[in-house]
Amino acid sequence: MSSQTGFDLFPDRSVVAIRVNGELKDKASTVTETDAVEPVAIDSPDGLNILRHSTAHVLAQAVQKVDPDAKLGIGPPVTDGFYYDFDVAAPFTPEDLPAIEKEMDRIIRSGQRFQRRVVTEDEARAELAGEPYKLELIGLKGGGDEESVEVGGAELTIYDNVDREGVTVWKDLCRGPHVPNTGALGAHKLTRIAAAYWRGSEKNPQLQRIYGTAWPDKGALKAHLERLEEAAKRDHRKLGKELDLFSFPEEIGSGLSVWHPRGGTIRMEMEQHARKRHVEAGYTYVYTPHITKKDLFVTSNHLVTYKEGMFPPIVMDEERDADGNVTKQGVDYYLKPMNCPMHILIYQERGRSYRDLPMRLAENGTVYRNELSGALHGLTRVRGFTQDDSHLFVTPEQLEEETTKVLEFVISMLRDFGLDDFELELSMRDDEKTKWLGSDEFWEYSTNALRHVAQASGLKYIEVPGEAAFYGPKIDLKTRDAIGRVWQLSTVQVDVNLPERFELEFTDRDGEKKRPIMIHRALFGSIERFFAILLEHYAGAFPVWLSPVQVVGIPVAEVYADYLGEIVDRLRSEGVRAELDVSDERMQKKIRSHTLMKVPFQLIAGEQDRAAGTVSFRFRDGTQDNGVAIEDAVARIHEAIDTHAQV
RNA sequence: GCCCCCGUAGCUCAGUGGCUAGAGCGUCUUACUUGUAAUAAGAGGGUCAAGGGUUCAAUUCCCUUCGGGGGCUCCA
Repeated sequence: MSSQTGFDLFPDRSVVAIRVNGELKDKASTVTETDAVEPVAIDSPDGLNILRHSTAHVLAQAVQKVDPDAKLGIGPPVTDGFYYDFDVAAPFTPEDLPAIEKEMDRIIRSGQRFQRRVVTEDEARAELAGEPYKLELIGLKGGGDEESVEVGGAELTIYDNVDREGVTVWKDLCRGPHVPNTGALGAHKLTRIAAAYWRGSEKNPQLQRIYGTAWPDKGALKAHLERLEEAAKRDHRKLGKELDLFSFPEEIGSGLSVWHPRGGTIRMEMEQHARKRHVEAGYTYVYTPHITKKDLFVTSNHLVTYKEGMFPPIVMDEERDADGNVTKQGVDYYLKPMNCPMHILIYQERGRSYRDLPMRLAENGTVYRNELSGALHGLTRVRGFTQDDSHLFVTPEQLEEETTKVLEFVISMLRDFGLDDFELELSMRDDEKTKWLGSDEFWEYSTNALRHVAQASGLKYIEVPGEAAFYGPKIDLKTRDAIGRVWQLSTVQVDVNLPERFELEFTDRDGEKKRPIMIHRALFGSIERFFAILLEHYAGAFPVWLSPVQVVGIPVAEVYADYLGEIVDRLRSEGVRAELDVSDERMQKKIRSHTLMKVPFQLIAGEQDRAAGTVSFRFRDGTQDNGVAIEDAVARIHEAIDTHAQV
């Protein structure tokens, strides 16, 4: 019986590794006739990871060539690319990258083989004596997810980079697999520099991380870079400024937004639509204050579990004597980081019966969270934001049915906003005993309920053990936007903790007092963040119903302003956001400005249209529809608004 | 919060250890009244983020603070 390698079985160079009995291995591995062997192509998900991880090795080798004192951290593949962490005397600067890139190119051209070698722990320690972080990893063998790239296998392995003369020029502790040689690597580009804590903990030293992107060929790399450019073009922070939608005045503070008239109009339209649908679905709106005495968050336990996310307290009514001794105890007030405790107080305001349930409270509640300054990002990560928050109080029997309704409601609402590519993530508890609150029965029951809901939705869904909140399982809904990015939006969480802490009750039909279950539901999550996502999804060209200005009238010359003005006035009286541009500019200039501001309908009229009793459309994409009868034009505009159409 | 980078007119950006800091767009004024992406001329607009230091002299060099960007961490 002869043994073969992956090279014998798959001579095709685009096969960079093999899968043997389900396990990824180097192409040079030997297999027997009884093994199930599959090729791993460079453009498959596994192949791309191998390509990127191998490119990370080349980066590390290049960095150590340029700076022999650089100590290695880890270098795994990530979405679209890879990174490698280094401990270096001075942080990298952007000027360092060209030299590193050049060295990487040289390494790749030199045609090194990636050669796997099994070592004992003692051998590894001896060989890597100069790499303190690698030594630490050896001690952690079989550890966490990221480290597993280095040492996750059953045995310790080192990958040698061997040049054409057979000389080992570099090596790294690594589980592999790798591409056979640097010739198999495609196109790469180093993208940015950052600091990152060793093994992801703030308590550890900070290493310098270099990120890169890598693809099977130049075309794929180019396409990726173009996608990045497209994403940058529709960055909501840029569009927010260009379209005059919102800003973050320094005087107010970072992470605190103000909404300009145009942005405010879009937001108002979003909120109005959502309100209407909530009311139709049996929710009632409540209003609660922005601050509260300390005790509420003591009872809810947020001052223990969420304290570092809260703004420091406002101390009220404290009095002191001349010596500074407190003579009258003050009261601490906190800005609310969550709405739930206040909604619970509304539930508790009187005794509740099973007849009151399910009780669906909704609020656009503005909350304040003391986010780390470095974590802030445009409207997606802020310190003050408004949750479209709902809390549903249900009996255990109602849980599954109500959760189903909630999920259907969420999906249907998101569709109203033009999103239609969803997937679900069911977060469950894991086997770790102490972490989770509530009985086994509760977890089993509620997790099953959510699972049924997820299955019934027909959407793609995955289950992630260990990701649940400590008080119950949850379903998160993710959506894919127009350029393929995935955002987590809605979340539906089952909670027995707060009902317990606040001793919530309802009287059941048998006269017994029982405890309701709470469902926390955020639909948009944060209105600010959802707005940002929509803004990027549409690249600023909102569907007509959301557009701040829906129609702008542009007379060919001043004398036609009256004729067009009548049409614009009529639209306004019918609730359309229509304006007439009577400024001194040329019509061409007006068309340009309003197109840049992404107004969906430009109505143009001159002598021809006035004489015929018609009007001419011009759209954002430059297309036209001339000589449309006024009645038809008006009907067309209304229809686009009513159907939430994109034009 | 931590590491790196950055902050000049409303916006996008030039520029300088020295004299009055510039451009384009936007704004205002005037003239022109035009059929599908920029009419022309003129005017106004700056404590060069703020505070401190070095210097004969600081927007420029240094420090601190504030703000922004890319990451880490965290998360809606």
